Amino acid sequence: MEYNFKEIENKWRQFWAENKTFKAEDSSDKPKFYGLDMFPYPSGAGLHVGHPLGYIASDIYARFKRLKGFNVLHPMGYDSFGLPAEQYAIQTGQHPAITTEKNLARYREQLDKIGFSFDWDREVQTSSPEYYKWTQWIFKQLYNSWYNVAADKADDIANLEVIFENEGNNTVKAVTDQVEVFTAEEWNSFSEAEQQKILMNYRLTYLADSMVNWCPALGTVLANDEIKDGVSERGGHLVEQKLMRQWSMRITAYAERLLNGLETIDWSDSIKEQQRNWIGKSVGASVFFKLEKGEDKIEVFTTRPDTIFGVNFLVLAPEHALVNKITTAVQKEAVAAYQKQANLKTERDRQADVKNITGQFTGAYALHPFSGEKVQIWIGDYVLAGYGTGAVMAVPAGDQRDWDFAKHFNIEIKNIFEGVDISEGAYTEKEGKLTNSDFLNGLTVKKAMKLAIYEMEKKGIGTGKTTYRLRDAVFSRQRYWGEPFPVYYKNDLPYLIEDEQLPVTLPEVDAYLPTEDGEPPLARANKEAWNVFEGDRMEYNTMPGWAGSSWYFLRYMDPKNEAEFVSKEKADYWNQVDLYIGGSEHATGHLLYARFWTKFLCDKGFISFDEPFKKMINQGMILGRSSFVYRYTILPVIDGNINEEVLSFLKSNPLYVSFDIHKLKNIKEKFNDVLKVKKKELEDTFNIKVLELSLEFNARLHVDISLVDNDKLDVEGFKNWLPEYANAEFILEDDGTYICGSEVEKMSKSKYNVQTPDELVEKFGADTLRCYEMFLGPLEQAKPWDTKGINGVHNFLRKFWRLFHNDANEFSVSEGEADKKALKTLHKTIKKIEDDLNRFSFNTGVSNFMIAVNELTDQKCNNKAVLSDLVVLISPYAPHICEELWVKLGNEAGSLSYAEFPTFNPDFLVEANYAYPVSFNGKMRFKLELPTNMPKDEVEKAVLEAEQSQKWLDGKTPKKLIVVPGKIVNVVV
RNA sequence: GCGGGUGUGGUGAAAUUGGUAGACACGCUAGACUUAGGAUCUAGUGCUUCACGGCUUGUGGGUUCGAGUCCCUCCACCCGCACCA
Repeated sequence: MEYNFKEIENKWRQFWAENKTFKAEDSSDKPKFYGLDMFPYPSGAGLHVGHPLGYIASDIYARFKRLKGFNVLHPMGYDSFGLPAEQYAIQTGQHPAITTEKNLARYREQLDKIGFSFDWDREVQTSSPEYYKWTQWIFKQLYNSWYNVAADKADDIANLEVIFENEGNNTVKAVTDQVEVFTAEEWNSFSEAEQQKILMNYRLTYLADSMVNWCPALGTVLANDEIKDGVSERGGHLVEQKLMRQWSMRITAYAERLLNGLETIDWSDSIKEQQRNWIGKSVGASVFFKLEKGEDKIEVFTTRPDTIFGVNFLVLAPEHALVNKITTAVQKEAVAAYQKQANLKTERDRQADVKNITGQFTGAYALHPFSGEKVQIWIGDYVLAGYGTGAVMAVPAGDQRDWDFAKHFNIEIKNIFEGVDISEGAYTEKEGKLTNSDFLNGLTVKKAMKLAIYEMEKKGIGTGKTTYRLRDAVFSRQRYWGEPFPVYYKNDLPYLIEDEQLPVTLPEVDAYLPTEDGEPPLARANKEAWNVFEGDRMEYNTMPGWAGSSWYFLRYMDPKNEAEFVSKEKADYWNQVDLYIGGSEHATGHLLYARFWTKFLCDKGFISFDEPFKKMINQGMILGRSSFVYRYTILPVIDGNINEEVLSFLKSNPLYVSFDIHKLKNIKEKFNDVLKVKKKELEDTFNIKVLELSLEFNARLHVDISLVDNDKLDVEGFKNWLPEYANAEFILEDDGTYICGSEVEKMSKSKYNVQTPDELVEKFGADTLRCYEMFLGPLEQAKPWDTKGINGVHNFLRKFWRLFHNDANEFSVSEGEADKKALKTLHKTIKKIEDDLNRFSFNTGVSNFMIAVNELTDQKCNNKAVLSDLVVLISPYAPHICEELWVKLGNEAGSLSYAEFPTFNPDFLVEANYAYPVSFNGKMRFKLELPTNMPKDEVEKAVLEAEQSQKWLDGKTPKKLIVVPGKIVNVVV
């Protein structure tokens, strides 16, 4: 009766599914624990070994929490709307729902094999109408809300309308694009269309003409977080700026709360910092500069209002609205030329070209708001139109870029810092005192800032202001496979579909491409294809991928509710996600949007917490190890003209050179023999005279890692792999093997380095895979996948199994008292495992199991009590084998999942009983580490023993001992 | 440039509050057994030295009786942000 993992795992997998062993109850006397994984997008490639890493960790923790007496919610679902299924649909015409369903089944099969304790009754799929009904409903709530700054929360738009009717908008403090002020009378006289247009400026989701990131290759707009370095994150296609009428989310209303909320959650510093950067808060002042001529004012934003007297010039972005108006006739041509040149540069070029200082004087002057001095107005592309007001006050003394600009164009630099030399560069420290600054003279930066703002506000020339880098998020996509909007248009005005009519399901279309005139695919759907159709037409855009994932953690609490997206009661019970595990690549996408929606839903009273994920751990990426073969072409030196036929023959018959030989420099010399043979072959075949043959390195090619074992290529398998390799010829090592080169890269289908968990589960079992993925190293660290050590982990499970069996392989454990040694091992392990789990150090957990099993094996321990506790301890890591042993130990099947986690008994714990000198109050003492709960007489005995032992450091001997209750013994010398 | 992180044997890595650095595993070496295996068991394995010993946590310094751990300097790599006013 060897450890037959296949039989065991099949048996328990089935049992757990049939008995719904991991079903979560919605109320309980036990404390609750909500452990969540980032749900996957079910791609066609299936799971690779990197996916389950986080799932295994969270599953271990969820199982641990069950054993610790928690009522655990541990669900799983699918983020099933998305681009790949749609692109597959465009290519093949197959409906994305079919592809998705197929992929989903494959994912489920793979997940099931690994033995996760998910409550599958709560599964959600963002692409199912039952689910996206509520995504649409939340969209409606956002549409019907505005951000009330006075109350610092979202409020009903109906309340805003009441205010407008009675007071106009002058008293309203809101986050809005509305700039015009109107009175109650004016409001009431506006037409419906005019009123709606104004309300749109307040809604939390709104329709507006805005500059968007348009990706022609994908045929859709993208949000800022979907773009990296000027190209789309998915596919790397070029993205351009385009003015389009799009739905947006007013996430900027939540900027400050999204920032402050970070203080209350237990996330990694790196993710928090990324979000802080993304939000990009700057505190400072907005200052108005009057023009020398005309009535216009230039508004600038500065974080250093204290340096206001150091202003030597202003710089406007080339696109700034006032540029054309203020430019003098003399400068007109030069300015226009500069604008044109700046316009031609793409965003990318502009960023890459930061070292070149460019700019152009407009000829115009502004007046310094305090001194009234004339200040030159320049334009320069280092000022960005999209940030702040698109204009800066240049203080060369205090800002390096301004300094560089001033030096480059020979503009005078005024020093405003006392005793600081600015001849070699700007002084950017925020220390020291100001000079040449009128009423700010002698003040520190901090004080001067306050006073400057105070004076500006008093004089009405500026005001304290905070700006954010965060932009509102574009919410529409010109795609098919996403949530339809619950929106229709009548006379070109948007209206919402009634709640009772939700969901608006995706209509069938005959093709998934945009229409000929560039409309989204949904524009292809005729009236009958829609399940709901109102007004003149429906909204043709669909929602972006992050819509469904912004609230899915709430749906798991109440997945079947047909009346609400989640009942208040259940949301109150399950509350925040206690532990969220997933990748860090969602830092400025999903994780920000989910926080935004949670805050909104909390504002509206639907839930009572405003941060979704209390603690988060980001598992590191598992990288693949790619293998390569090296292709060489033989090139002839022929007498006379090169024969095309010969050339193409040689090209289609390359040689594949083993890596170790490829590395050699004198490769040609080494293969003279081979080349001689080839030469003869050629001459015979083509009846030509070949003078010489040479080898030329041609390409390094990825080879499927399943054909490579320990860097050795399965040569026959390689020939059969792809047709082009059928007649491959090799140059092998002396021992007749072909060695592949290797490199660590991201796992990807195109690199043929994807390792699926299936084959490992087949070969070693799910329990081994689970332990091994944890054993690999710290969860949060990126690491290359490597199966070298998997045998060691598998052996541990086999040893574990053998602890319960006698030499004849029969199950055999002994009843009765356990001996002290075994108990010591057990309790040491309990303590360590509990500590490991509490600090999410799953890798040391596996190590500690190995130590325990090794020790008990050495002790020949087969005591039932000890082994029972051990089974409970190991079960989160290796649930199948533990369930099997648990039942054999006489327990009810399935009860292991809710057994009691063994309690650590310090009686059996022996700490080190060595000592070392410690300096304390100037006297040399010795510190002796002893068990924490050792009785006093035993302490004295231990100290005596320690005195005589050789373990003292430096040969020093203690003279006096002090017993510190509970913990440490100090010995005075 | 700014921010975050990492640096320990041949390899993956342990070391929870400053206290025997390298646990555990892989790999390697030698041996045992054998139905000859990707099996099992035993011993060894940081570097250096015949040995006693000496050296050792990226570099250099500091604090301390004692530093992988705390402080400062520098170096290397990874991630994020970036003419953000």
